Amino acid sequence: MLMPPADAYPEKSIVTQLRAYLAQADLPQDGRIPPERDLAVALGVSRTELRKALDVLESEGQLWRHVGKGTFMGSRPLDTFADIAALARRSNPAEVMRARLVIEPEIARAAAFTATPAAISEMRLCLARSRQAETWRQYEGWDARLHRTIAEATQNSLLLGLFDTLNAVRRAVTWGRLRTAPVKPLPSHHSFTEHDAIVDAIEHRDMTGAAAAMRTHLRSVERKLLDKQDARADEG
Amino acid sequence: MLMPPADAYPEKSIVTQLRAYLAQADLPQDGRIPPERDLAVALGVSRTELRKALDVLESEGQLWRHVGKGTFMGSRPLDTFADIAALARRSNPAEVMRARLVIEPEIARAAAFTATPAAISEMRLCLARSRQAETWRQYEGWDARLHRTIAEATQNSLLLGLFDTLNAVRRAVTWGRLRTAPVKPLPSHHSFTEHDAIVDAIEHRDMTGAAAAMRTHLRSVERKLLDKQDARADEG
DNA sequence: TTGGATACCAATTATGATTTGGTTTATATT
DNA sequence: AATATAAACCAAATCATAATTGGTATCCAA
Repeated sequence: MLMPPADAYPEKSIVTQLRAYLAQADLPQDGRIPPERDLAVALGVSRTELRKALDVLESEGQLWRHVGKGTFMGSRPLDTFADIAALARRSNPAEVMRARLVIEPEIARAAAFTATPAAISEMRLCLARSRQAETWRQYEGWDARLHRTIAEATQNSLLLGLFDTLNAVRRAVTWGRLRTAPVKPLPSHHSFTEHDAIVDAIEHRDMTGAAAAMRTHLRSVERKLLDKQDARADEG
Repeated sequence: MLMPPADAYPEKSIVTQLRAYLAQADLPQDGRIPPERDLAVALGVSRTELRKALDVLESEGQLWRHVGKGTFMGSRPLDTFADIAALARRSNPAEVMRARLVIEPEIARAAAFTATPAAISEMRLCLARSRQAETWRQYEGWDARLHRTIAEATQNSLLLGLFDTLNAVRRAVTWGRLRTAPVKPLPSHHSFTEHDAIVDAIEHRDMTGAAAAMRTHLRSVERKLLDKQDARADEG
């Protein structure tokens, strides 16, 4: 059997050339390779031929391309694992509660270290407003804002994002409980003093105390949640 | 008792005037009200006075403001950005490291309570494989799997989801690292013994010890990260 | 028929000007 | 002296526009 002439598989040689280039060139962190137009010039081939070679490498799964973005080595990044709906479907109220107990005390601890006076003022505002709430709906609004203000006080956008994700799942999870509680929070509502303790600790830069107070609060919420007598799905 | 003159409490009258305007004007769907500069002209007051009135309404929780966005009626919507890419764009390596220090020790603590023998076996496997790694890429693979196995061991799908989100952001964030480290992890690599300590504590159901060991490990990784001599951004 | 250059398209990114809430400063005004 | 006003400035966010980039179609030449 005769060997084919050297240029019988021109695309093959270009693929080889391209592989050599990609192995030699040090790519940026995201694995992006030069745009097709530039790369064609650099390799001394037409864009059409280069694209054929890129097609081969893409079919091999060695790179991925997207209009407007560019061409990248490696495998295409999986899109948004943080699908709230999917998470909520797999999860349940007990898990949410346990996750809160894992995450939020540590967020409170971090907040005690980084909280600004302005953030603490906002926390105080939330405390006052939640006490004045005329309906559970209003109360829950100020309660949610308090907890988020604490997360913001960490000054860490990633922690805040994780907190928001946790919160979104919490809202999405079906609690299967009815809102049969009294029409408005009573002054004796356990959360009031517990919230106060959390903010006090943060204000005094007491990291351990803040974490402990938050844990106590969430445990209290958890108890109410599991208590069949008080079927209200309290949000803490 | 005499009535005070009409302008004795100018801020009060402006608040009233503002309330009337907001009640009368039909606001757009998002509840946005005109910019302060325009509204001041429309109401015939100075911007300073208008802002005082807006402060009152804001403290009442009837509106919220944000620089660059505008002023809106109602309560501030909590922007849940579960989008990995968006999170990564706003974050940075330091934030990621701090977030890991907040989250992962508590995950290790929870895992010490819930881990099954099978999960612990898998952790041991990861330890062994990571020691046998011939390249940093291989090592990182087993390292990542170890940390995820610990998160799985909590048997909490929500915690696992949050861990995955954190991990995705970590990978997406630009580290700007230099791969100047040796071609493969040395036997003396600090992570080996630290990983061992974590798994040992989990196996002995030592919750406090697991959290402490994880914290020690991540602090060590953090140190390496900030060390200019060893610019390799170790992944733990 | 094949390959190459060109132009065009839609998705994306980059850029610069503009808007907006927040703050400071100088100047009247009382 | 105290207060209000106007103006300027700042940083965050938005908007509008241009420039990139992978994908596709067209025309021309070999």
